[in-house]
Amino acid sequence: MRIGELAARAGTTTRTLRYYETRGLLTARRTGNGYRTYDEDDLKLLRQIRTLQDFGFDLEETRPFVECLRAGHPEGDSCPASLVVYRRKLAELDALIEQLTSVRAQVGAQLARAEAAVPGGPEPKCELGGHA
Amino acid sequence: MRIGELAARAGTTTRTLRYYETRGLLTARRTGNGYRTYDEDDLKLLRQIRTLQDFGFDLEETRPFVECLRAGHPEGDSCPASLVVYRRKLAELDALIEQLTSVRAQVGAQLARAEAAVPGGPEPKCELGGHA
DNA sequence: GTAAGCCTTGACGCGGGCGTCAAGGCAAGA
DNA sequence: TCTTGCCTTGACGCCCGCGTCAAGGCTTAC
Repeated sequence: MRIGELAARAGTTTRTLRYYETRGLLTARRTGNGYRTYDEDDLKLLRQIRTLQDFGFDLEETRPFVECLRAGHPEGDSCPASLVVYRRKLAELDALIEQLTSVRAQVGAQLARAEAAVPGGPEPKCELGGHA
Repeated sequence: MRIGELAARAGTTTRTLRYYETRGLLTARRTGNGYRTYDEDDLKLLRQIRTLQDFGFDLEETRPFVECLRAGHPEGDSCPASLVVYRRKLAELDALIEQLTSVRAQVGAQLARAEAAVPGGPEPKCELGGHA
């Protein structure tokens, strides 16, 4: 299949596929007239990339998965290098979630404090009877 | 005080302060030779901006706080417009945390599945002088 | 005098993942 | 033949919060 069809089947754009090619992911064969040609394996590979992207992996992080599939493995995460990326991502996610949770608490506290100080502000969902 | 001292006292750079000025936050008086001059109120204002930035607010979102301080209020969040930003940020944080938590679960599941399929994979955290 | 250390404006760079336009080639249908 | 619709490469734009030069002016110390 050609680039337009592949893009459509993967729910992305031709621009994106060409970009991946410049990055060394998703290489393409060429027909006589210079058109890129892809097969079902390329689609699978592309879907692997897109799934990871949706998870927030950046492109470089998808490379081990791509190489794993290229090496003939059944899944992109059938290789140790991919698992390393998974684990690192989990750690990053945990750290980020923790940080955001902390920020959320601080902003929430600021809001509560400020609402208590602004006359028309409190917008009470209940009687916040403090420990005063 | 001049820009270098203000930057140092706020733990930032002169470049950042000039950037804030182009954005309309943190305006400065000028001395005869064209140097920017700031006072303690400017420092307070700048610290307000920095605190919010640390929380992940983007610059535009700090504007209501800045204007609130400029209007003479004791705190940047002493105005309804600031509270609106707080509330919106809380909603964004909640949505983001929820999404990240979902992604974390999915990635964790993928890792577990892949580890079970890869022979040498599980990689138990033994021998690494852990918390055992 | 001159060197050091502050200040000024202007302008380009960066990172990431593309969007979007430009200018043109190839294939197929009416 | 001409139009339509795909394809090609190249290159600039965008977002955001600055970093990092460049080229020069002011002030103070020696």
